Amino acid sequence: MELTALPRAFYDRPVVRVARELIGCLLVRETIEGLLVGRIVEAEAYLSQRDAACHAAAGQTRRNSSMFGPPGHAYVYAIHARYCLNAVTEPAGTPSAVLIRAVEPLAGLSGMRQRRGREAVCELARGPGRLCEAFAIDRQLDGSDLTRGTDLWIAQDGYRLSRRDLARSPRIGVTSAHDLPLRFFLDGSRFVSGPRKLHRRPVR
DNA sequence: CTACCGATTGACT
DNA sequence: GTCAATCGGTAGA
Repeated sequence: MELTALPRAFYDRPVVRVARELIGCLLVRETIEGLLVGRIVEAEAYLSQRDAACHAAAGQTRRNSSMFGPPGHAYVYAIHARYCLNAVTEPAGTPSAVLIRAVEPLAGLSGMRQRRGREAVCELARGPGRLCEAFAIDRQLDGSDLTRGTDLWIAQDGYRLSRRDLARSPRIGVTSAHDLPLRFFLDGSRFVSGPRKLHRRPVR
């Protein structure tokens, strides 16, 4: 498995493009008990200050300051007593990010099972909060550099998904800007979050 | 300091 | 399908 971290240039591009291309990439986490690896099957774009659903829309605070920094760093925030992982995109000063919503677990499943208290592979990293619990991600990793290939990073292996397998829908859970189709996911994947009807491409 | 609130989850009808 | 627990972040007194 090729696990070289994606370069800064990958993240230094329009956030929607990065979100789309992150589907199929590998999320990698170094822990004491070994490497955790999962294939990203669902992600959402948050578009800077013109997007009401983006945490940066109301301006910079201590919580969201990572999003205002350079691309290729993690933005980890707490919500409802969970954590969620984002990859910061676009040049510094453009506070946009991609929320990693779900991965298909590939390696390090025993540690994930232990932290999640669940056996079923589907239940380990389906949803942004579950994913962070399985991968031992918390606010300590906020702002960490995803391009160094230590602690936490994203890699691209030989896997290529066909255009037909990449689906797009409105974002899940947001209370504003419901209409924007900024959620990308692997069509039909069992490892995607949300109700079952959102596991497939919406009919058009 | 108090008073909300949410890019969630899991338990339950 | 519905619903409430959860708690850090934020704003405001």
